[in-house]
Amino acid sequence: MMTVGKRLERDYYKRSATVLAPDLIGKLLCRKVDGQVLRYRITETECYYSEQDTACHASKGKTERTKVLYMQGGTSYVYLCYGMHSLFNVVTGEEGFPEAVLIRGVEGYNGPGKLTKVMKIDRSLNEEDMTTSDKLWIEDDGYQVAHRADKRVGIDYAEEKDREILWRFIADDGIYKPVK
DNA sequence: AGATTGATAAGG
DNA sequence: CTTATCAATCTT
Repeated sequence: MMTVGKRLERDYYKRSATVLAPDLIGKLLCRKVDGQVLRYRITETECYYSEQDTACHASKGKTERTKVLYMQGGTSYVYLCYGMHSLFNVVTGEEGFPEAVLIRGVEGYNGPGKLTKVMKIDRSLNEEDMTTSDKLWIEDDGYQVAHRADKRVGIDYAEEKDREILWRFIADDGIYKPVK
């Protein structure tokens, strides 16, 4: 039986992605579709922070695609990767500064492209305000999950200094299996 | 290790 | 317009 929590408010999202990424582990990602609310506990996240982070989409500046990263915290960023996978991010921090948290896994589904498929998240949900949206939001039910940090994956194009940062956070229950 | 897949951004 | 690139996943 999945619990129901309290919706995260603007003040929560206004903090830095470096703080939010580990904190979002254990929170409930909520999606209302066809009148039914799906709730999945977040098990894995990655932090993308500033134009100086060469792994971050905003590292090449503001474009039509990345402008959402500069919006205020609490906004969703959904984009298509490899022509087939919708990836879901939570924009964080203050308006004007690009930072976001990629949701890489939820309980039972590991992989950023899988959770969006099961939760029916696609690019139509880009730029949703998750503090007011009735389609997509995050709740906190007080559940605490121990987690560990690791290097980010899938960012071979980034500079080495950015590939080395421990900006990936994984719940200890470890549903996610690193690719070996 | 290779195929898939299409939006995105940069270049002519 | 053309081309290369990609926060992945699946099958071999």
